[in-house]
Amino acid sequence: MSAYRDSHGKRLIDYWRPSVAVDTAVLTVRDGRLCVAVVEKDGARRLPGTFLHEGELLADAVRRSLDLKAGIRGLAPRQLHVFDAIDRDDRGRVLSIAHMVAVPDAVLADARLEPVSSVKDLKYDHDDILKLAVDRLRAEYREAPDPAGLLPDTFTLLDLRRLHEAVDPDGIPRRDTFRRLMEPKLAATGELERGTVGKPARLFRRR
Amino acid sequence: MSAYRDSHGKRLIDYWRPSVAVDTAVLTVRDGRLCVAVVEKDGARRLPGTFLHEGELLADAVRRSLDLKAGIRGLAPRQLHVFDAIDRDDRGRVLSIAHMVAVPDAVLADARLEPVSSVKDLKYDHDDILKLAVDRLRAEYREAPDPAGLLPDTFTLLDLRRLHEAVDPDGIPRRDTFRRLMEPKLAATGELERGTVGKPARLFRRR
DNA sequence: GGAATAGTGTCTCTGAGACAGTATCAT
DNA sequence: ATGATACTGTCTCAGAGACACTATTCC
Repeated sequence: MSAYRDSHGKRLIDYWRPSVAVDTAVLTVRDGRLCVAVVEKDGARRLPGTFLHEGELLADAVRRSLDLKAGIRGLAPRQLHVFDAIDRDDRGRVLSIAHMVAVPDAVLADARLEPVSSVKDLKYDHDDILKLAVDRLRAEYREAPDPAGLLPDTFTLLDLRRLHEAVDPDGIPRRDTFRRLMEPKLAATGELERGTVGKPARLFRRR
Repeated sequence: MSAYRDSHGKRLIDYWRPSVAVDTAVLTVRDGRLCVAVVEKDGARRLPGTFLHEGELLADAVRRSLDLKAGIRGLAPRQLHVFDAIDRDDRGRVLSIAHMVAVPDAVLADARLEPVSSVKDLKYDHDDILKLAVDRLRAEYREAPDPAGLLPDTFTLLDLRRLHEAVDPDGIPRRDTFRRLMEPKLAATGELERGTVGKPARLFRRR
């Protein structure tokens, strides 16, 4: 069963082993709505995922699956939870190590996106993974301005506010309170937005 | 490699599979100090753990390992993180799904306990698991009175304060502030502590 | 009464929230 | 000038923290 033996030929790891998959909720904001990348396979909708290969790190497996299935690259996926229900996969015992990552809209040009507010009936326990991912992203956006870097290099406070509103429509303070919370956590560029009506807004950068 | 085949004999899951272990930081407070249960095996100190068996849930594997190695029962372990470094175990590729659980001191009568402030040089990456577990426990104790239920059924506010101080010596407010934060989250029993010097303290219960 | 511990009235400080004002642009 | 949008001065309110005072027991 195991390939590992010590110098006397004694088996060191002689245990049953489960298949291990990584499944990832890839989140973005498009048209003011929080969306998730969904793949269709054998008539069922699910999150992109793959099985862990030999000699591969979990984060690398996640990147491989996303590159393969959606042409996405250069991400920093984060672990959420291990789903281990005995019958979660009808092909046998499969542990799913759920991950999440958030990326700018443009990166997902070719992917199939669905608004998280209306996604349901994903295969396996992928609805649960999505819920964990959204909760985590919202918690992060409550703490800091655009922690996932979804905005371009420079942006106005209105841009930032609209983004945060898309991530979590509730639980966002008023315009002035929002600015007072976020501005100390941003870097001012000293430049102004141009070509807009009204007083031009200052441009900020992440720190 | 795989035992799973469909009705036509086609292999459904034909992947390399890693060994999967669960390792658990069992925390408690003894003599006013936060401690962790440590086991010694082949001359190395480590957290209690085991390999996942066929048809077994992760939480059940955790309970089995603790029952076996320390006689501990009836716990509700929680997942922390999957450690997946390629060379973390010199016997081969082993994923470790780190867990934590906190239990009353008395339950660990037979276990070997070490204060977390001085524990180091545990085998594998168990120092990292312990750090995650302690951070998690401290975060929980900042939010609620004795969330892990380490105190007996009824207790005074001083008992509670001493416990929270043991879990996290820093970041604990003054006596009166502590009470104002905790009292709304407790249930009053209407009874008083007896046989102590000074004004008798009210007894509370968790909710 | 005195020592020891429990409990509280109240002041201050800080920060979130809300409102209404002022500032600066395009047209 | 006018309308539109960005920005801010300031009031209020709530909660954390600190201090000093009162309360109740044992000796």
